[in-house]
Amino acid sequence: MTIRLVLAEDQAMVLGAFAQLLALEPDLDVVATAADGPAALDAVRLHDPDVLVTDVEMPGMSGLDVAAQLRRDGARTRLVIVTTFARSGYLRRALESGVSGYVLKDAPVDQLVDTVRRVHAGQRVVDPALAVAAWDGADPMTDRERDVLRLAADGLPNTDIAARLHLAEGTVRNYLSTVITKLGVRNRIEAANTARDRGWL
Amino acid sequence: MTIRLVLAEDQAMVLGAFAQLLALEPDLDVVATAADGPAALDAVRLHDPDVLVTDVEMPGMSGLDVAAQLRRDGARTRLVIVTTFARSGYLRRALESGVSGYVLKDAPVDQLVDTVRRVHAGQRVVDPALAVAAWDGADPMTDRERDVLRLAADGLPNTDIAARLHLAEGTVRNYLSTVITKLGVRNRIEAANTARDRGWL
DNA sequence: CAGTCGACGTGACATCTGTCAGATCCGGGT
DNA sequence: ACCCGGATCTGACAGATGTCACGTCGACTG
Repeated sequence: MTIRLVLAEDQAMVLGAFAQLLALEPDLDVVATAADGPAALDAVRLHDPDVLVTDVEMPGMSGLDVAAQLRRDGARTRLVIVTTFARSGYLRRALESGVSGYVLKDAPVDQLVDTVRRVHAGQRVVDPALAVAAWDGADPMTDRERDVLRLAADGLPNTDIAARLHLAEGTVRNYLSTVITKLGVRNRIEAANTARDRGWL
Repeated sequence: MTIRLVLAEDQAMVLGAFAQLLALEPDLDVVATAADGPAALDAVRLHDPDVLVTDVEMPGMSGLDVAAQLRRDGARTRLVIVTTFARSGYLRRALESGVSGYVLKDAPVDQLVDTVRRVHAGQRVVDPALAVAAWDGADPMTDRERDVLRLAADGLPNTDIAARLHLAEGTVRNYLSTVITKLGVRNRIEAANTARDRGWL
């Protein structure tokens, strides 16, 4: 019995390479590919595949957003996330969204095929290199603090952040101050950089 | 006559996929693969291939550094750069380093194979999507301005930037002000973001 | 040679940012 | 009912950031 796949990845060349690679396996059938999050959702709804293999970083809608949406839809399709960096924040959010497999692009290609098969068989598969580092660094920020930092990372001045979130300017300054303290850095820029590095944004 | 290739790319899974893909072509022979810049250099020196296909972003030594070094070595191997983003700064530096081919990961897979063949035949091949955007947006920053912005982007306060570059603090502020004006943004954070987006950092 | 232009460098001033010391609200425990 | 901790929110103050007017130097031009 063949495993029916949908593949989502924003870089066309990588998407094509993965698709051809997986299609070479006799028990795998790539029924559709998608170049962004919304297209992946559509493809899954249309084809109802056994497994969706998706990248995290994609324009418009991230792989994690797709996962959360499919969970809300009650789709039976199992999810495998393929991503570039070993960010614990991503893994945590992925697991919370009911993702079954989590593979790094740093891993050898065989591992992708292997993971697809095991996930289809009902197992949960997380790259071991990642599983260890997953919980050592939990995000210390509150939701509000993260909201503020996200806007600050885009370069918005406090006044604009305050307006956008319906806060007083002093409040924004205070949230950023708290974040800076929690992350042990010196200013909003370092805060944004380290939070990004750890997948907390 | 087969074309002998070396392939360099830091993400093992993508490297593997590309390698298998290229190996499927009857006229291409992948003689070695490398996971970083120095390994790519060694592989080229050892195997003396017809073409080196390399990523730009790699740990240790970027694909552009490899290109420059091979040029200094006087190697006969032709270079094809494969990269993620359409950054005009990268292309300019690549062409200055004597690179023969420049392909985007956003392009379809066939284009990679095609480019390798045409480069081997002696042609220069630049992704058309990139060639147009290459010179329209030239980096308006001076070297000194870029130095300052780079440090500011890491989150260093003006005092530290001044100390690092042996400048007065006022000078640092002035450079950043100039950069902010040139890029048409509001503060150092937006400046860093847009400069990064355009490959000027 | 005088004039111009751009890169580089600087200090004074106004604005923005980070810190601090609180206030309010809500849920859990005693 | 009471206290406690944490998340949310705020204004006053000190220090960092951005703007401006300015001076120097080297290269290029008429």
